Order: sequence, then C-alpha cells, then structure tokens
Amino acid sequence: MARDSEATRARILDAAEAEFAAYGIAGSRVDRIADAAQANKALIYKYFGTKDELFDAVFAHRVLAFVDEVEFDATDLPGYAGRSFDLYERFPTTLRLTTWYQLERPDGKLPAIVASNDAKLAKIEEAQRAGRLTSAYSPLELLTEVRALAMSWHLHTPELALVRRPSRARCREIVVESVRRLVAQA
Amino acid sequence: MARDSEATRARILDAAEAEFAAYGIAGSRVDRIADAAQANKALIYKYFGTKDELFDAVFAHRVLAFVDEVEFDATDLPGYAGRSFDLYERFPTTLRLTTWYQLERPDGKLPAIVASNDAKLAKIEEAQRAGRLTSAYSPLELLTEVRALAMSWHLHTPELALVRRPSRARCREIVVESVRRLVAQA
DNA sequence: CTAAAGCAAGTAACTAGTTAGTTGTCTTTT
DNA sequence: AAAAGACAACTAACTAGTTACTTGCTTTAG
Repeated sequence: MARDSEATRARILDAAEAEFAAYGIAGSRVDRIADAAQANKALIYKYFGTKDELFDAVFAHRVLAFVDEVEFDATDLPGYAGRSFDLYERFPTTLRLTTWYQLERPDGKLPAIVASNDAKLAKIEEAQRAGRLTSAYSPLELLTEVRALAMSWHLHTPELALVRRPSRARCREIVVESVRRLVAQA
Repeated sequence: MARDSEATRARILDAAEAEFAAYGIAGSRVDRIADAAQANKALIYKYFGTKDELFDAVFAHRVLAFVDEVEFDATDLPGYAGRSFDLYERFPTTLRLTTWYQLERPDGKLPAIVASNDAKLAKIEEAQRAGRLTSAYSPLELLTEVRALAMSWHLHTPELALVRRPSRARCREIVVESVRRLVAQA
C-alpha cells in the first residue's frame, strides 16, 4: 500500500453523495464530484466503475447506515414511524437519494434492502400472530402505510412548502399519532 | 398535408410528457422528444422555449388536468383520498412528473397549484369551523397526511415492489379506511 | 526497487440551442 | 380569377460547448 487509498475512496463517496442527492444520476457531473473530492477523475473510475455503479455504491452506503440506525419494533409501529421521521429530519439527503433511486433505477434490487424488508415483514407477521398488533392489515399493507406516514412531511411539493410548516416536534407528534390511529384495534 | 400548429404543439406536449416522466429533466433528450413527436427540434424551441420551460408546460398541463378531475370535499376526506388513489392508478405518469418536479425544480411555484392548495386549505378550515371535520389537526396537517396516505402505494421502492401487492380494490380500501381513522373524532 | 496511488491530457460521442432557408396557405391587388 | 405579396409552419444542417470514460506517465511509500 503506497498512499492512503481508503481516505481517497471516502472523500469520493462523500462528494458523490452530495452531488447525487442534489442532481440525481443523469444530472450529476463526474468532474464536479472529482473537484469536490479533491481527487482525480480517473480514480473514480478505478475505484467505483461507471457513474451508475458509483451511485449504487453511494446509495447502498447511505441506506444501510440509515436502516441500521433506526430500530424496528413491530409491536411499536408509532415509535418506529417517529424514529424514521427523526432520521429524515437529520439526514435529508437520504430521502432524496432514495427518490432518485426509485425514479432512475426502477429495476435495481439491492440485496441488503430486500433482506431488511423481509425481516420487517416477518417481524410484523410474528407480532400479529402473538396478538400484539392489529390483524386488520397484512404485513405489507401495514409497512406501506406506516412508511408513507413517516415521510409525509418530506413529500411536500414546492408549492405546499410555501405554507408555514408546524414545528418539528408537532410534525413528529402527528406522524406518531396517525400511525397509532392506524394500528388501533377497531 | 395541411399545416396545423395546434396539432404539432399537442404532439410535442404528449411526446415530452412521456419523455420527462421516464427520464426527468436532466435525463430527457430534446432530440428524442422531437423524433417521438414527429416534429422538428427547432419547433420545440419556438413553441416552448428551453427544455426547462418545456417541462414546466408539460407539468402544468398534466397537473391541472389532474387537479380538475378529482373533486375535493373537505367533509369527506376519505372519499377524496380514494379518488386521488384512483387517478394515480389511471395516470401513473402524474406522480412521476410531480416527483421529478420536486427534485429538479425545488424553487418552482406554479400559481395554479398554489391557488388550488389555498382553496383546499380554506375548505378544510371551513369544514372544521362548521364542526363537520376533526379539529385535532390544522388544515395543512390534515392535507399533508391525507395526501401521503393517498399515494402510499405509489411510493414503493423497487425492492418492496418485489413483494406482491394486494389487489387494486384492496389497496384503495386501505387508503380510504386509514384516512377515515385519521379524521375520526377521538 | 517495485507496486500501487495518483494525475494531466486526451478522445469520441453527445447535446442544447441556432441559423438560414423552404414550403404551404391565406390575403391583397389588379 | 389570377398573380403577387405576406406570413406562419416547417426543416436540415450546424455550432459551441459538454460529458463519460481512457491512456500513458509520474510520484510515493515500504
């Protein structure tokens, strides 16, 4: 090992994350990433391959960190929604990256994400069987609605953002409360 | 062959809608739009200006048609969510265009959308004053959550889409029911 | 000395936007 | 009614700049 390639990789990854979050895959410029990372463009290709592959590396990195950070408890979905909300507030780029990913890589399936989803669905099913969670909805149905509510405040169109948003605490409270109502036993 | 600028404009708009929905602004190619519309590229610039302006025209056109089609009734938000769901199912490009718009035009504010939002917020407030709608949430809060629920099934990551979705009717039912629970008087 | 890290300088292909000119249609003049 | 003029619709070819990706060489650490 001659120089510190790990540090260079990390700088590239950071710069790429900011670039991709801002402009998406098609809109991002590899030159800009190289400049921001203070690294040579050829290194990007050497370490990460094509632009698409660089995006995948960035996305997997960020999303796994995200998934790791928010603990999933099927018997407390309101709490899970609240913690998800907190992370969306703390790392706004995550949701942007995810959205670009959905739009620009509709066929991509990251194994780690698939596994994480499967684990959550299984936990929901288990909680339902134990009678600790409503069975009015299937696991997929529950996960879908809980997620939508957790990110509801971050899906605003520019136009709605003109109206003054409630305080962060209030937004969080609403997310938690609406999930509580969702899973409340009728 | 008679010349008909209206028809040409319409063909360009249609082709541009498909292109932008698929690739976003940065990823779209004006040449591809011209080919698909069987129109010359220069006409696009003549009729619509720059690529960004073409996107705005496409977006305004589609979104206004969408907004016009779904009737808003503040005293029946579950019904409104259900009808929104129906339209997302019928015109899948609408949500894609909206998402590209949020990501790529964060500063854009289409007056028609602002007006439509204001009208909805006012109607919610009125329904609340009349006691025909819960006052547990502010108008903006209600609109935010109802919208998130209405589009919950269309926000899936590619990975979650691997799990088989319930039937359309069932998804709709869930959307309506979850909004009902949201607005239910505690 | 050597192997890997790093870089300047390319290149081929692409892309938004322009230009200068042609074709079809409607209006005016005789 | 027919020729002439006016004007809008339309087009092929182009420009100037950009972009992803590569090559061949230099530098550095062990």
